[in-house]
Amino acid sequence: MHERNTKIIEAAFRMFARYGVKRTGMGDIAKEAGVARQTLYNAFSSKDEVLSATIDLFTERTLANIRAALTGQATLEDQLDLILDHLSVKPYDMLNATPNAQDIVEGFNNAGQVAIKSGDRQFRKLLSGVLSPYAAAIEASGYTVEQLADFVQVTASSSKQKARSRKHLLQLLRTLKLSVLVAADQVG
Amino acid sequence: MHERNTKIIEAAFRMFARYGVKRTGMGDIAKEAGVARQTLYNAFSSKDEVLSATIDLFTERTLANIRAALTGQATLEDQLDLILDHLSVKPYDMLNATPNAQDIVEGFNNAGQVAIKSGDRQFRKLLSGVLSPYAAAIEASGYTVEQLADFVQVTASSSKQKARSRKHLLQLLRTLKLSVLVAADQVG
DNA sequence: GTGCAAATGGACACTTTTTGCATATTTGTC
DNA sequence: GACAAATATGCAAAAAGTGTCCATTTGCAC
Repeated sequence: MHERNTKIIEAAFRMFARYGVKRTGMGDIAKEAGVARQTLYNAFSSKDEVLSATIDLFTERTLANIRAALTGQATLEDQLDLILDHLSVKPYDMLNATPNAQDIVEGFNNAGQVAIKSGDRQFRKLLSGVLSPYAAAIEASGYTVEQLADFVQVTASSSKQKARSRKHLLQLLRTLKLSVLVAADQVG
Repeated sequence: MHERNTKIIEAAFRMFARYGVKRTGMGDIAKEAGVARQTLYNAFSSKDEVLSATIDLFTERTLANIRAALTGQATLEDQLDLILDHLSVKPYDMLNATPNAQDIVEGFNNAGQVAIKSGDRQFRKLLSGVLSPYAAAIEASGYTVEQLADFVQVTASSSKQKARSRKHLLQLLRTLKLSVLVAADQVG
């Protein structure tokens, strides 16, 4: 990835977070990136592409953060704590740090949804890897590993949107974690 | 003032504070107020009028707050502390509580400027009233009461925009206050 | 119920903004 | 100087916002 593109995406990220996607124009992004509008179009052919790239970068970084933090976490519970924190709590906090939490998403169109779905797939894959050592117990519980990974990804993702408060989110995630530990027969 | 209008103006205020005037549309305001767009136009004939009314309401409330707090403040210094706090520090804090401090003002047009000037006049009048008991000393210093009131209003207003930090603002206002106390021969 | 005023939703013409692109010029690097 | 990237400028098409008109619905007084 070009350094220039990264700079642009990070500028876009800041603007999206501040005003929401709908209220942010290509001119705004270019200005924030300290770059001519035309340079922006040299790098990305449309606003949709900027949005996709922004989501992709965010996904990549979140995945990298999770992978980095995951090394050295021995127990499944610790691993889950970490993943759910990065996947749900941190995004929740970041969104709610802006006054316009929900506005950010209001401009998500097809391109944005596709990028998000791609990220979701990657998260599920990572989760499957984490759960696979416990495949025997999980399958004995009646799931497949993929089903459980899917459940965790979907639930963690939707929880951060539906939670009525930060406390509520943490409670939802605790419950989610417990249900995984039970399925994997790892209840402490 | 109709209750409906107040509701609309308060909604407009929130939106202006959040996104800035330029990025806020009549539809946004109507939605935030929980009212049909047409109802908005029944109440105000244009966005300019909404902006003016919003500034006016803010001015009124600030004045009312100052007047309410002013009763019982004996010394000129206490009165000035209070006035400068409401006139400069509180607006500063409010603006800087949003991530888009300067964006709010970027959409101020003629209508907005007129409303602000009207507010400035009212503040000067109030300041004249506060200073008038010390007219003798002030005039002995070579000012008129009105000149000094004007100076305080202009300085307090511009300080909150030009201050490089909150600390800096407070320092500027301390200096301003002292200069008034000196002129009024009320240095403790 | 009827009557009346306010609120609403929809459609509309108009204006402004934004988009995406094409093209010419400038800048920086080798 | 040569070449690529960045920029400035101009433009048509699309989108969004503004302000208005009008028909319908809602709410409230009588």
